[in-house]
Amino acid sequence: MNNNEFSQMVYNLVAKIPYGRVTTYGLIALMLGFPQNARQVGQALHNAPQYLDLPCHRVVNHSGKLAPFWPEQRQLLENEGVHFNSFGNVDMNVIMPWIQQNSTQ
DNA sequence: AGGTTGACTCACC
DNA sequence: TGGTGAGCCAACC
Repeated sequence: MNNNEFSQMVYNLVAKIPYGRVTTYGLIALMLGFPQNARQVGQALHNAPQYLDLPCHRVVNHSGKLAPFWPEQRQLLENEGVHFNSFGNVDMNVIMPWIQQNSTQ
């Protein structure tokens, strides 16, 4: 288990986020079995190569705040029908583990 | 080796 | 709701 594999797992999981659904770094880390590595999830996404076409705009922090340095992220999510509250954060009701309903595959 | 930083999270207040 | 401090772990001087 090296760091490259961890990133690989992150990419694999992020790629499965359904349209219009949002999750958090900590949740991803949790599903991967590394609840302490939420920050590494962020780093992995930060370093994610663009050719992977990851929907990393669907990943926010636990308070629903979007990634810094990336103003367009909000617009991308709104295009998918993700509801934002008056604080400019993602509504918490779309932040949840979606792995269950995906498990048929 | 030691200090700082960060696309994080939680407990407290 | 929001600020702060403390854990946390990997990356970068």
